[in-house]
Amino acid sequence: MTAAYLDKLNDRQRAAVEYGIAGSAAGEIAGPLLIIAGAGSGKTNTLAHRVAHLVVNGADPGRILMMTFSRRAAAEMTERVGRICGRVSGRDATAFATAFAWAGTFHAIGARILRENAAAVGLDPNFTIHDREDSADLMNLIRHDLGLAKSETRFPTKSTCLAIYSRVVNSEAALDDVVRTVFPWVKGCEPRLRELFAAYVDAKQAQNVLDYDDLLLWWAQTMSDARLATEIGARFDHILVDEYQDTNRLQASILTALKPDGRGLTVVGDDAQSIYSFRAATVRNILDFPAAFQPQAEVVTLDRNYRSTRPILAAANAVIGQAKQRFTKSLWTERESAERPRLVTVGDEADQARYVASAVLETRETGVTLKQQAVLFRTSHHSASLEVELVRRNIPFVKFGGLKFLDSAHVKDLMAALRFAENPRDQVAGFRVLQLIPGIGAATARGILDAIAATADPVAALLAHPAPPRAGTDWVDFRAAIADLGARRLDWPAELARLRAWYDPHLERRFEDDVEMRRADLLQLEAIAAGHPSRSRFLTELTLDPPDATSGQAGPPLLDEDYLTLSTIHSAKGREWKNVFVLNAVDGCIPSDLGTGTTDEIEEERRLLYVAMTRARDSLSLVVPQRFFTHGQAAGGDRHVYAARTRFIPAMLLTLFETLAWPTVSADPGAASPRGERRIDVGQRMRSMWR
DNA sequence: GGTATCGTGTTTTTT
DNA sequence: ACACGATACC
Repeated sequence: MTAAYLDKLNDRQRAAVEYGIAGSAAGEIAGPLLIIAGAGSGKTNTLAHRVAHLVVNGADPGRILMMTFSRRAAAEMTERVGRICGRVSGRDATAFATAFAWAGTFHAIGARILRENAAAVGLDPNFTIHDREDSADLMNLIRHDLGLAKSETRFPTKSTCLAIYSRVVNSEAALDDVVRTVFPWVKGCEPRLRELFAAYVDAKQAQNVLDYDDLLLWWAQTMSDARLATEIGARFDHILVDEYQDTNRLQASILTALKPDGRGLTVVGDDAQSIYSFRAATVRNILDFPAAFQPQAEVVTLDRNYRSTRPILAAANAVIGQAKQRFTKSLWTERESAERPRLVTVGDEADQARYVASAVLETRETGVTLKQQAVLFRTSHHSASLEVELVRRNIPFVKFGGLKFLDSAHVKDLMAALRFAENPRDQVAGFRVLQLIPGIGAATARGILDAIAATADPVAALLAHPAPPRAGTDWVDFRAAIADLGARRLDWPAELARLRAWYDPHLERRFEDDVEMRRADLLQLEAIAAGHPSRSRFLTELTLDPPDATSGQAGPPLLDEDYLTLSTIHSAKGREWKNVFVLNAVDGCIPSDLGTGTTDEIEEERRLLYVAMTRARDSLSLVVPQRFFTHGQAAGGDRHVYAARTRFIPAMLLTLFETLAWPTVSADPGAASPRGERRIDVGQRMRSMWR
């Protein structure tokens, strides 16, 4: 007897779903399972079915842990699991969303486990979490304390320091090795870096803050205590990890500590899509997984692609086929099509933007909505000209990756104030907030922070602190706000409203030009806050899961509104669209000219192009601009460089593509060149000013 | 010690 | 183009 929901799966998928469940004695937990799943092979679907199948066979959803590296993948997984469980059980999918209490990124799960076990590891459970920029700021404060910021010493910048620190932590490697292999240009700084990192760790502990890496590091350390490890591991009967090729050594350590014998462990991944080695992700995790357990893990390979047409897959396979080493075999499909992927040559980035906008609209005319189309690019700023063009043509879009809502100065100000209220020992937050007050600069701010840090009750110390001579009534207002929040006189979302009222005059002073837009942003922040149960949860969830899409319109697009997706290739992983454009398929962009130092880096860039190409279902266009206007010159400047087609598509692969130039050259040699085309109708604008 | 201004270096992708 | 550091002046 088989369950109907399994019938739609192919044999391999079904083997993965049923492994260790069908026919096993009740309550018996299966040994470890590795699913090698190529792009578009139904990976997440298979994982979701496995979870549903576990639940149908008696597993407790509250004792299933689902983790991934990225937030996007986590959201996707939770949503799919809920839907399939709903369908299988005939109940409402939303009921399952709450039943699966343990699903999210490694970092989010880590934060939760650490908050619950804080006392046992000597952590204050009210710790706040620093995002990348906060961490860099703290690193910078310490760099100054240690006198490393003097220019004659030529010490790496704060973000480089943080990157090195992070790399050491995540790869579980020695500082010297990391510097030698990943940051060779800072050679010689190791002793001072070591000193800096030691002070950085001290500062974090004194201030009761954790950075992103700490969420994993403290968790891993917690698991080194045998009793705690057993206790935490025993909370979960099953642990499933998606995008396993993106995990790093530290995450693998956590996993094996949770389930030393691998029983109940399922991991899914594809080494051909490993694109996070800059985050210390290592393909070795997935390759070494089977042999890490005794008995070894079962391995199931999914290589049938259900997403792309045969010509698209042929081109993608050819690109990845040029890789130096490859572990999974080529994907195959039964989706026939006569349409080869396009390789479109355009004049420059402006032409590229115009071509994509036109092609998107043309495709839309054939019945493919904007939502079924996407534009992918290597780095966030590659889409700048396109964004301008889309706004000009009134095409709604949502951009993933790149600058976020939370990165804008006014939002950071208010968030810093809130974080300071939550954790007055957080010096990065305090430093920022205090300097908002006119008359308080870096030196005064540090003085105040140092003074209150030394006391048992920092809030009381702050309230009792003598007013800085030049701060005037602004100091009184600030103290009143802190007093209100410190005493917890207000309910949760009202606390943010209180701070916003305090901040408003500072907002007006700081951003005279565009106060209204920014004020609207803060109102939106307050709306988001209302959706979170408490101040602490809001702060944690927002740093670990910030709203990551910035929309082309003022507000977030309505759910039923049609919009085009713009995304970095990294953020596009795991997603698919009918029609996909890849911008700047040019050497220097893909591969990025910053990522061509070592063979490994080039190989990762190749996989990146492979990931981009395999997002497409029916139609794929790679755009190759011939000229780039160099940055750092006045608008309209003419300095430019000529670019060559990406090295990942050498001449011998061209037969797999349809090559064309845009705009199509007119037969009439006297016709206007594309650069002579009228871009804006000034006359029309002049006329319309008066009617 | 705070603030305005000038000069210089500048690595992308995400939690 | 921009952020950050250094310098000059209040």
